[in-house]
Amino acid sequence: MAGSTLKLKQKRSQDRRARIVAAATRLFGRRGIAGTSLTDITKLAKVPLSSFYDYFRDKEDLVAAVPEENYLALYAQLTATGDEAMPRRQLRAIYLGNLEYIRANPDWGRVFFLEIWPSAALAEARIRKAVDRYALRYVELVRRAIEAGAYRKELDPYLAMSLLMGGLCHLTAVWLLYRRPYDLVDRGTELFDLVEKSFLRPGHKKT
Amino acid sequence: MAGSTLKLKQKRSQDRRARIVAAATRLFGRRGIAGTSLTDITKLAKVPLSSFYDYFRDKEDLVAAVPEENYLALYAQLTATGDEAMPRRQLRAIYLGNLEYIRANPDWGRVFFLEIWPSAALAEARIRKAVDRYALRYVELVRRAIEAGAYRKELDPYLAMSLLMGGLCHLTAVWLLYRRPYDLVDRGTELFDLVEKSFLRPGHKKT
Amino acid sequence: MAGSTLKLKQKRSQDRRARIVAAATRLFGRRGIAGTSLTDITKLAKVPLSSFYDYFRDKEDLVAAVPEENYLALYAQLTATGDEAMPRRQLRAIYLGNLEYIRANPDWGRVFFLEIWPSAALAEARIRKAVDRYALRYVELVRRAIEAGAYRKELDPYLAMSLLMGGLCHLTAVWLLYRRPYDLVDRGTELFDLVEKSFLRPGHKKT
Amino acid sequence: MAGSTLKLKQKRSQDRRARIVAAATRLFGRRGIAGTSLTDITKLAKVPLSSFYDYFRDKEDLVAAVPEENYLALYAQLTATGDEAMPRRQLRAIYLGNLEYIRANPDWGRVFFLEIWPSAALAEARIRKAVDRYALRYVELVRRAIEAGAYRKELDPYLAMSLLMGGLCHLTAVWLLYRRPYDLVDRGTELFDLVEKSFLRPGHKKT
DNA sequence: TATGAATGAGAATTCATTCAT
DNA sequence: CATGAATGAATTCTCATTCAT
Repeated sequence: MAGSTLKLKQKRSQDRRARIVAAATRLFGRRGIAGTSLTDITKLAKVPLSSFYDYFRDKEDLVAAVPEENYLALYAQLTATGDEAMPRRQLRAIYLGNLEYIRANPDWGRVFFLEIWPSAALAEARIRKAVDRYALRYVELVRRAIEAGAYRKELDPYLAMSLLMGGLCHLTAVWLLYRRPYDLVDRGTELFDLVEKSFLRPGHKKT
Repeated sequence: MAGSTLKLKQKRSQDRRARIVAAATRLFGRRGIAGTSLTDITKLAKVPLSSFYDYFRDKEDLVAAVPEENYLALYAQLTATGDEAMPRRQLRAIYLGNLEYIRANPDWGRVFFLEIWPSAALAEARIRKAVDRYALRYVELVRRAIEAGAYRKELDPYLAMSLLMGGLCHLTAVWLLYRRPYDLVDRGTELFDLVEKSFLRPGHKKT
Repeated sequence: MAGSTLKLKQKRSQDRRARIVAAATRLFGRRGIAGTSLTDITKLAKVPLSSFYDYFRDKEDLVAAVPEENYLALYAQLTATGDEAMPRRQLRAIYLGNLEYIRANPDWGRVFFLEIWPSAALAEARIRKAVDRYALRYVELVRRAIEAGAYRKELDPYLAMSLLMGGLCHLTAVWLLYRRPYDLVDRGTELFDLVEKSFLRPGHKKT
Repeated sequence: MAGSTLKLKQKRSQDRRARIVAAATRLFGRRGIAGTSLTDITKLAKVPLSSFYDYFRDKEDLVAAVPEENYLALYAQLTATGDEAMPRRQLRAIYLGNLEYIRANPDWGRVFFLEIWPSAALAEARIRKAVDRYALRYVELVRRAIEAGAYRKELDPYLAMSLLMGGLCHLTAVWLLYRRPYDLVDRGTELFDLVEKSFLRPGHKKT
């Protein structure tokens, strides 16, 4: 979408592009970005190698497209969720929604948590933007929960976000590296409930 | 140390080996492991490429050596710290000690938090061992703090560790990616104190 | 043919592949297989080194292709020859046919008698198969000549084959190493007639 | 005193040199000459790599030394054998002696029949000399057997030698490549007796 | 347009040989 | 004199990208 070279009018083209992104998502997660060749990707996607350049400017363009596409899908899943008036509940909902998305798309989890988020790739403006935008949703919701009196006034929303995202990251990495020894969403729920304790205003009634 | 090819008695050799590790640490963090060639590393270390193989079996051997060397240094720094009798204080000490080490060696921070910890490299036994050993120290201290009555009985030590390590990871990553917008140790102290609230037994007296 | 990587439809490709095999045949014979680099081969074949991999999986694939291609050509030349009913005449025909092929393709002679047949390469299944298949033709013909009453009953066909092949090998090696001091086919004819004396049933009428 | 020290040193040197030749003989036969590194050889010989150059000018020098040393040993074994007056018996004796030497030193058999004799190495003057000298013994004995009236007058001694040497080569190669499926000397005796039939003057009384 | 074919620029690794101590 | 250490030159192989049809 964002960085693609051509406007794709035809269905077949859309389809091929999507197949390339899907193949890349899977292979990047398994072998790493640098360890995956375009030959491998296009072979898996059943698209001729040279046709790759009809859909992406270069490999870097594809690398950026992978998180973009997946964030789009994640957002699509999350938008339904939530209730403007209850930031605390909404925060919980998107947190668990995120975990659900990863559980359903472990390939994407691999790419994101094991490759894109930590790697040098994040230094690239285009990818950082997508990630930041997502993180800011957490910051915003925490801020609103403070305003709503649910979370303590002194709570630093950025610090809270770091804890939430960091926990999510660590949990997912362990889940992937140790071959899914627990249910990601259950464990994530526990983690959220645990860390949220430290956000709550003393004396605030529990959920 | 562990996997190196030769016994290095002479000073010059020790020095060259160390220079290679230092160069690798810096470049791995900036361009990623797969994105860094031995040519680049040996050029930066001012050692002829072919001499690389006098010190390391192959690239993989070097990749494993980088965390090993740094963990050794980190441990050396931490051992002084701490007091057997006070697990809660000890936990805080090694957490902050870790942050101090990263602040002093941001290159290592880059490699570890942006490359080794999340990447597929972790799948390799030799590296995983070093990492697991470190994480288990946290688990153990949390467990002891529970036994000592400082932390709540229902607290899951692994979950606690995930929160601590995840927070550390996220904080460091942001610190590195946004070019150190805050003092890492100060911010880490805040984070530790925040998350620890959720570990404490209700009614336990604060430090 | 057998192990090649790509289906080569186009003339240019066929041509390049053939040029590589020809160059390899020549250089293997002169410098030995291990002593010949792909750089040398592709330089002689006037094909960029990296294009080599469009035609062969790796060097080993080429090493196996050289005897395969030449056996194919040799077989093509021999099939015309011979008469089912007269094994003795047929044996002589393929023996001399082989010598003729070598005289016409001394490069192949070099590779085969100086490199492939004796070398460790023969240990490789794919090459051994081609060689064995050829040797068995001799064994079979000798056996049929025994049945037909031309050769002595006690003659061991394998021993006979060893003598024939060994003589062929030695004659060719000397011919090549001493820069062709005699006509290979004439000399081979003498050798065949000489050794065959010891195969003949006493009292059997000469050809 | 001084003299004995020198002798000791000379002994040690002799020993080391011999160990290098032995190691080379073994490794050349197994991995080929080009496939064997000096590192491997000196490691097996338990001699420091750089000391190699105290005994040999370079790798090529070693390659030439291997057949030289082995021919020396083979000659030493054969000289005892034989009887000047009976060339036919003597030919048989050195032929079988050669086979016995190979059976006892299969490593040398490997090097010679699978590497040196056929390879480009033979093109080198120094090696060729050793080989030629040996082959000429056969030619000479055949000639004498003709003169003595044992072999037919028209027999070409060079052709006879080619048959003998070629058979020896083929038999040995098969013996080595197929992991010694028969007793080499027994089989060689059969081969000699078979081929010699064609040398004998018709009507000459058998041994 | 779509694509099979082609390739330059590296990558990791090996090794015979030299040299300083 | 012996040798541990060092290294330049070469080798096989990979891959993102381009181009001719």
